[in-house]
Amino acid sequence: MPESVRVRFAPSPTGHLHIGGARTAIYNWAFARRHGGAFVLRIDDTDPERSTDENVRAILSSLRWLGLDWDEGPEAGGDHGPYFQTERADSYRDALARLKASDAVYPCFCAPEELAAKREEARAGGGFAGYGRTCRRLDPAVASDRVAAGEPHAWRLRVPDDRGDIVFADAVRGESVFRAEVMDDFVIARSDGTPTYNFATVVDDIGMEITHVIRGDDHLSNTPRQILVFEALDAQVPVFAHLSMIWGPDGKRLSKRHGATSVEAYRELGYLPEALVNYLALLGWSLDDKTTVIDRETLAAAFSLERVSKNPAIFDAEKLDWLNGVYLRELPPAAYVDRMLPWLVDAGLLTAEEGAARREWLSELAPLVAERAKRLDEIVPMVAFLFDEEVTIDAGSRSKALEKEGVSKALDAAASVLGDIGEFTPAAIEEALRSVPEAVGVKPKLVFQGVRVAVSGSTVSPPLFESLALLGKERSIARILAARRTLQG
RNA sequence: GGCCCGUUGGUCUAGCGGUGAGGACGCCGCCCUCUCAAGGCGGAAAUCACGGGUUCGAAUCCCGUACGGGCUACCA
Repeated sequence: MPESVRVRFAPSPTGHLHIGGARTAIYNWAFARRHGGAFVLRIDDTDPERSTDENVRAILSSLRWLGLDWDEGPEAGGDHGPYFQTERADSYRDALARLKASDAVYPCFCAPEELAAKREEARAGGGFAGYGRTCRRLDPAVASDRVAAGEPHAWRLRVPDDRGDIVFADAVRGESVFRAEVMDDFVIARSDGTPTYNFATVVDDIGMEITHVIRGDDHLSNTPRQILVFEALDAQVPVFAHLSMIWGPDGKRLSKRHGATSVEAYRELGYLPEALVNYLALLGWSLDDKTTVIDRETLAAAFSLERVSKNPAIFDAEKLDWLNGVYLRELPPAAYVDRMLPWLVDAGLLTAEEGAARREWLSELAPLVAERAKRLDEIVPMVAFLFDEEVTIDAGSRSKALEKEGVSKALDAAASVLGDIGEFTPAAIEEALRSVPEAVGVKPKLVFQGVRVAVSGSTVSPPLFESLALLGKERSIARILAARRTLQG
């Protein structure tokens, strides 16, 4: 049996969790779950300028919200810590020492500005613009003297002369080949002693015993370099799987210009985490030829890298909306109330205490809006009339539904029949109101729309009879009469 | 410039040598109906980027071209 699967998600806390990062996390999580392996969370916080604790907290919170539980990492612990790169300096130092001992690296004294100039020149001339290996040709004794003398130097990996092309089987893209001659001796440790990304990542992946590296394909070109580091460190090279990018509607890399890009932003827009996970999972992966609604459990049971597509995907907010609606409609009333209540409270429709006290009433309201709202934020305007003291009727609705022949009569009659009802249930209300059209000689639609506008303030509302029942007998009748009073005749 | 990657309806995708190129979102129409939704039914929408091969047969295999993208740092 193969060793157990270990994957990692390694965000850099230079911002909140991005949609693209979230998808990478989802795939890693699903892959680990599918194989009964470990999902490790590591924080790549080596950029002190841009990394913040606030961002770390936000990322953890977004991952939790998405339901992506990690087995090892911040706040979870584990045998392979620490899980912050800034706390792993010792292991980078040890790894570098080993490479020095095995002569796999050499010091480079070239000035960065000088190298940049040469690079420009080479590029303009049209050719290989990598490091010219100047310091590799230095006499080892001379080089170590200069190091001993304290001359500033970086450490470069000595690409073995006999290393042929670097070939690896990417789990989503298939066999990938990088020519040996374009591999320059890249820097693994800066002159200030800190490790570069390509070095730190590999040392961590070795230390954390990562078996599969699933990440964005912006790292594809880094892979051969990293493979050389694995080899220099005499470690087992993991399986790589590179995911294509997520684009905005214009085919450009998804960015602020396209609107919401962070998981947090989608949460605030009224999306359900299960819908976002489902949508993102489908953006580059498919279960089969027809399934689009896939819950987290199914994903965890069926995810496979073989079915990840190679081409970049454009983020389609409309499909996300639709999926969100699907999940919203699937919620049982009690769960729906849990999701909806914070939005109602935020909108000032009621307090959290009132919400708790009126759970039963809210559970009756839930199914009425459940099939109408695609996002949680859409619920607020839909139900506000049930909470407001009185309704304001806009001019359009007024002229469309109230200022019509016979409506004043219909409202009088409606108020009257509703007043006669004993138990104010939807069924009783329906029975009463259905008698009105014939009684006053007005078309049913006109009667119902008149009552709807009188009570809700709009020609569009949740189902009428249920709405009236939720509003209550007194308030329903009061609103009908109030509207009636504004009409002639 | 160099290296690498990608290309199936507007969008996400299925397809892995022989299909009427399947599904989903969106769009249009009809039905249901107290409005709006939801739901049901039906429809329009793909010269499978283009050009060459290989093959009896190619969206599927090979080679070019075009377009798009990534990397090319002592950033991650």
